[in-house]
Amino acid sequence: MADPLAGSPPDPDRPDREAAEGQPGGRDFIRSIIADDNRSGKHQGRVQTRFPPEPNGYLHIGHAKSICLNFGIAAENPGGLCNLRFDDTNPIKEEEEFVESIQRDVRWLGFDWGDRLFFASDYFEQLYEWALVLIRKGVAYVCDLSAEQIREYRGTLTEPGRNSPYRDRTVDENLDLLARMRAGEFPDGTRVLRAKIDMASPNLNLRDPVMYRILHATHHRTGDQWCIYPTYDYTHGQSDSIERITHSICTLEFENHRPLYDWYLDQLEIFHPRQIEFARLNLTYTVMSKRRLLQLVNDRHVQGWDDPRMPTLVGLRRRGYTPEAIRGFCDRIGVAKFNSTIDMHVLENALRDDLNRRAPRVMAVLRPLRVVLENYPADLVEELEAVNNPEDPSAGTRRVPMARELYIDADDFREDPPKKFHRLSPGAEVRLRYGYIIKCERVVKDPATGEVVELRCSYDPETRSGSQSTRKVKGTIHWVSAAHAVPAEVRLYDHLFLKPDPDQAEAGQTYLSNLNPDSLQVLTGCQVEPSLAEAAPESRYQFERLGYFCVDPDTTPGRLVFNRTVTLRDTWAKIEKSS
RNA sequence: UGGCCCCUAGUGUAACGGCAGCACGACUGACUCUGGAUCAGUUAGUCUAGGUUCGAAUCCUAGGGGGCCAGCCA
Repeated sequence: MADPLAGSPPDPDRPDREAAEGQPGGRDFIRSIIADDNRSGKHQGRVQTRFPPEPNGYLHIGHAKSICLNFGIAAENPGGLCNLRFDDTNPIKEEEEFVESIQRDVRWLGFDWGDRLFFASDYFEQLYEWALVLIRKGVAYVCDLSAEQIREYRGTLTEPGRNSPYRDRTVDENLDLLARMRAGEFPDGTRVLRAKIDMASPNLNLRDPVMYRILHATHHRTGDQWCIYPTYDYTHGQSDSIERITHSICTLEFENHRPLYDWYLDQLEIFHPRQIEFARLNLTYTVMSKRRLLQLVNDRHVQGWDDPRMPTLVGLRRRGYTPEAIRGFCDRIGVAKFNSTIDMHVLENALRDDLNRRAPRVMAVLRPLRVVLENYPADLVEELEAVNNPEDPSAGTRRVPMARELYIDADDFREDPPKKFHRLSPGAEVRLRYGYIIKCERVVKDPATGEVVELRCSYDPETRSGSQSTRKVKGTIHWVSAAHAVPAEVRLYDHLFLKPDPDQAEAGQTYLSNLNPDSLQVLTGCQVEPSLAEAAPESRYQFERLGYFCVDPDTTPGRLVFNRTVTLRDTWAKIEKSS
């Protein structure tokens, strides 16, 4: 079966709210700034953004917010462009694997950077030339202080720093030393190149920040060509400048660095992008920092970067999330400078919205309970017509086989039903979805354990779906034919953490103490309708009344494995819980 | 005990000195062969105190609360 919900590019006709609201500023403060710049002709109407990840880990839902913002803004503006640039200035942490996974993930999300794939490492030579310029201007110097000494000289948040004894070296001496640093004459950590700004600045980033450090490490792209590497702070602003980025959008923690980026750009007298900071995404019941995600993977709290419980894009993808749902979520949460935390249910509802419209419906029984229809002919098999998607008539119908022996979900039977329970119980009636009304006549129990093992029921032949029958019953349940159903494994997921804020841990404990021990529940012996036998990995379905499920890549020809992506909204669960 | 930034219904987010709005949630009800979806309705807010102004969520001052910064990480 073909994947009915493969990722597709963003709909170019997607109405952007700017038009919808008739607002000149539009939608969020960043778009307002850009609209203002367009009106004033600041960049002759040119809009160019960039998404600048470091290739040292997998992308997560927080990155998706940034990707949707940067690529989204480019798409909304005539001629707008968004570059993909890897900020690969630290060879020790970066790997080709991540360069590839990041590109896969951005593409999967539905965005395209055309021929504008860039690497900060492509600018190493230019950055070096600019370092020479700054030395010649007398605003950069080689410093022989150790890392520890530099820290001491930097001062503290409340006390000014002290000038390095190497601060007043001559231009020639600095030029010579930097050349020799580059030539590999000095061991790691023995010297750095620093900007000469202000050791008393209240902004610590301006206290003679390091521009280059000696690192005899092999870079994933430049190999052993360099043994000195520019710091991120010395690289980022100029990389944006080289790419003629008009609006350099980044997260709040870089706000304090903006004066430094401005300083480099002004000293160098090169194109000056405007940096705008926004609040990064926080989500309840999960963690988002690369450090923690890495720890969850390395310490085997999850099964890998693509574990369906992870907030990584590969994890969400394997869980069954669609690119459209993630984009819809990013649209919905807005962009601001307030440090907020979004409820996980907002993400889940964005998913339900998308899947509801598009996911084909099927029937599947997670915890099978055998039902025998005593008055149904033993050799009869009927083909019942079932609607594939009530939200989308063009999805058509399919045939579902029905016979004397069925499975229903154990949850749909209660021997001693609570009030308002509209499902099966001794003597009660329900409708089988697309089939007949049945009545529970008798309960068969295991004499040893007392466990209910089978229901003996009767069916009313006059009540077949589509017939003239006017009989109504309160409940409709899903089912499969025992003889035709296909066995499957189903993996149920819950929040990775027990608390909305996993950092809210007991004294002496870390966020790891809040890990949810039941975040994964594996159900074997599930029974799904036969149309699912050939379902392809990643294809997504609604199991009626249960939720959305997708085929896990662990699926092999003889073994179907589904992930529960998200449950349906469950009003009954709410009623039962509150009483 | 320094500097920068932030604070609007439960959660997010608009309102650019002029009617505090939207989304999601929650709660009602309608409809329903998915206790789904859909539809209708209800709920609830400008951190505090001063000031400027005809008029303040918006500007100013002070206070409160929160975030970031002392990597040769990004």
